[in-house]
Amino acid sequence: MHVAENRGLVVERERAPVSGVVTRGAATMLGMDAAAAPWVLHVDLDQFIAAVEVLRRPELAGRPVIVGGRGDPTERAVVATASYEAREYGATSGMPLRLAARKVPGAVLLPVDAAAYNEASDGVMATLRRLEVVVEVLGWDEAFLGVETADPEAFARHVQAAVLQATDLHCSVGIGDNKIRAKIATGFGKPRGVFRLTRANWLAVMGDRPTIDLWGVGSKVSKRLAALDITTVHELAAVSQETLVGEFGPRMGLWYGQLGKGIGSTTVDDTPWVARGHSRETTYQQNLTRRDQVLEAVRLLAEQAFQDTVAEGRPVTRVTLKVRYAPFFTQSKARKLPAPTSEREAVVAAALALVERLDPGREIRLLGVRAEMQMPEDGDPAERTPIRGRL
DNA sequence: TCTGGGGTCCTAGGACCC
DNA sequence: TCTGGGGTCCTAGGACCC
Repeated sequence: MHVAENRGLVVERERAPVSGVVTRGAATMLGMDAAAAPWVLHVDLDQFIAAVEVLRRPELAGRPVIVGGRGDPTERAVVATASYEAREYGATSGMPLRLAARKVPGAVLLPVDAAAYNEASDGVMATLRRLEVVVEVLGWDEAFLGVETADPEAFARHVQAAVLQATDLHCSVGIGDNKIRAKIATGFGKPRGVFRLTRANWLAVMGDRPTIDLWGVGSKVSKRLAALDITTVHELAAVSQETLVGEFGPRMGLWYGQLGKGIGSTTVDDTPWVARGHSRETTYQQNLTRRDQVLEAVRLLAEQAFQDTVAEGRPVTRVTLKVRYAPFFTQSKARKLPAPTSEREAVVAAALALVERLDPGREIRLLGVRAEMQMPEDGDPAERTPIRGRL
């Protein structure tokens, strides 16, 4: 596989070589001496969404701020971010807004304002790029940096100061010898701190922790691991590859084994990200019960999803209809289009056709339509785009 | 307590072909 | 009549992340 030249920075190859990576050294900001070595830094803004809200309403500083949905705790919605003050009372991301509002006395509830966070995020990422390091954006409030320095802690402090000066936002920085360790290190640095996690201290820091603390291990996988008598990171690191492959398959089994040892990619790649698709989904405040309601809702979502693909200028190849029945049971139905199309009506028709596969007897609380687009590499393997997400 | 919205990637199994 | 083994494509669904 070919990755665009002059795009990545390989820090170290601990065991398995990273597949087909072309590298260059990143510009060095600090510690520019003979001992300079490559590092991965993970930058994560502290309580990003709440912090952005407080910036434009300084009177909210120090108050328990909860951002989610339309800011109305009587609606079906969840918490996007709770400020540290609100977290003291037990409010966390992903919690139903209604519950969070009940837990936190005097909570300030605010609606999600995506445009504001996008703008703040752009400011942060622009600041990071001005440091002349390789910047791989992970989301609104996160990025990996590839940097060569003799003193990664000093560089991390330098990053924090630059971001604070340019945006008034605080961040934490994880330092690692690969992405996995840098990412997990950040959690130990929060808030406003710096933490280093490498092969040298991996097991000392993570060994006794539960596997769910690993990035990429969630509740289901941690339970399946527990059924194999694997509960800690140390135990995961020690278990045989065959055991994991037998349980999780050739790719995931290998992946979880490496994760236990803290082994991961060392390539920071700033190639612009190419979306695979776009989806629109809505949770209805009242469940849908009638077929005409469902058809109208799917049409609207399909048109929105299609519109999102138009901006990319790539034809739609596949349409997926997602449905959440009450009570809380999710299904998806997919259909590959006979040929890639940029016709709005073809995409809408494909989505509407999938409605026929739904269970007509059940109430629907959520519908979503996803439109997948033709990838550049579909025509030319040499133009293959690096995949974002897995480390 | 009662669970949003936007994504990505992986696996199992069926259909079909040779 | 009943049947192998391998490959590819497709759909459904699972799992995870921010």
